[in-house]
Amino acid sequence: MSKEELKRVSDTKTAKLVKKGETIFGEGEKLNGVYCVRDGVSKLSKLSPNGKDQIVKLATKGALLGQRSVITEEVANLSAIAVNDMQVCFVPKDAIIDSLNNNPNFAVEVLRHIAHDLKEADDVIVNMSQKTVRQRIAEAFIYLEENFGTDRNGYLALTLSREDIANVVGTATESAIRIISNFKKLGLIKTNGKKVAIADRKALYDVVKGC
Amino acid sequence: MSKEELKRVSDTKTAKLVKKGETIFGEGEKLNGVYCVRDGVSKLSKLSPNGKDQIVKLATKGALLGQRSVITEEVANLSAIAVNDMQVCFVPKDAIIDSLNNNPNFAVEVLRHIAHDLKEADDVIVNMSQKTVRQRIAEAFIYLEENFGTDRNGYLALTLSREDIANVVGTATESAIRIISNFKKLGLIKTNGKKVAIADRKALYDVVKGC
DNA sequence: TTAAAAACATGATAATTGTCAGTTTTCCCT
DNA sequence: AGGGAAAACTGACAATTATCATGTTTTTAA
Repeated sequence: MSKEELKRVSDTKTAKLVKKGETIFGEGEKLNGVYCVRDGVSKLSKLSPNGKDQIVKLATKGALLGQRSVITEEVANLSAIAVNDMQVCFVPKDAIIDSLNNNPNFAVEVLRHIAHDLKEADDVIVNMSQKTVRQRIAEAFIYLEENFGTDRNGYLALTLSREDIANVVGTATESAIRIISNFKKLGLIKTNGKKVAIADRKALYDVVKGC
Repeated sequence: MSKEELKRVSDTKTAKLVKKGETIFGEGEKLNGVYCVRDGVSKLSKLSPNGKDQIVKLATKGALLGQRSVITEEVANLSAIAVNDMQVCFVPKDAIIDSLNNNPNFAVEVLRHIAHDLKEADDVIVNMSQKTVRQRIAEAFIYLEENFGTDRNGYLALTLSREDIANVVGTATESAIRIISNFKKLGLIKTNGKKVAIADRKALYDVVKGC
């Protein structure tokens, strides 16, 4: 099965609706397939021993959830939870494993994809350890705009709770709130309820760079 | 070419000596092959915009350096620098690409390997963002013991400079030194020059867990 | 619609970590 | 072996971030 075939297979499946806040799979769960995101956004997070969730990445349309665990035949390392209403479809493990073993193109495509994910993860490690919370929050807004876009009024298309933002950048919710308020006060962003719009992109970049 | 064949090919190559401190390849460099570690340890690091190096991982015997970049045909994302004297051999890019395209087993083996690296990277992200510097340093010593072992006197077989330890856990060198001194004072470790031995494993685990 | 729950917000304070400015020790090199 | 450089160390202080306490607003669900 090639990637295209896999896509075709998944396209024939009726997508399942996953409501905001629902868990697709949990950390430590044995997966018997991969979930393909048709619509909506999922957070992939891990509970750290101190009881806080760290969001490792956000997955959107086209992403495959649980792919890594199925490949290594391990239990899920992360939880996948819907950030908003989602449509996902399920591709059973056997179909994946079969394709991997029988279709070199498929294996190489998946390999390239995972290799790219690994690069991104390495970059996140550097960001997490070398940037301040303030820099990371500024970067998070830029990331959200670049990857999920904005609505017609300029607000980030993906609205995260303050707690989720804190869990993305790895800080306390209160700290995130304070910094967001401060960005607003400085005119770097504007807010409408929990919706956020970037108001001064250049100044926000300066924060990321530590100016 | 199967993994075994690749191993055979690389075995026929005369390993090149890389001295402690020498660079195998630098961030941003175009790689025309992969370096296989025969002996010694390499640090894989990335310079963050603030001018500090973050060590993303340590690679030892059997590891392939630059593998990820060759697969995605991108420029190197990390620098590889010898932590002690090393022996490495070089496998040209073409051999890798050929095998990937023609031998499904090889592609799947590499895929599994990279998938495992990705899991580890995700775990590092969680550690970096949710643990204190103190916890991370305690964890680093345990990691070093588990992965590189000890000499006959119980000292960690891999000796890192204080600066390298700081760069592994993502903190200032002075902070690392202070915490290491404190561990010594509390009897969690003993030191002999820059060599470190774990003296109270249980207490060190308690530090990691935040007790 | 309204009560309860969750999310947001802010202040006060403590804890952690970074920075700067030195001194001492160790390591190398010729 | 001796001189110079790098690494290790220490103190004082500043900056960042976490924690706790509490009040307000928004969301959710019966």
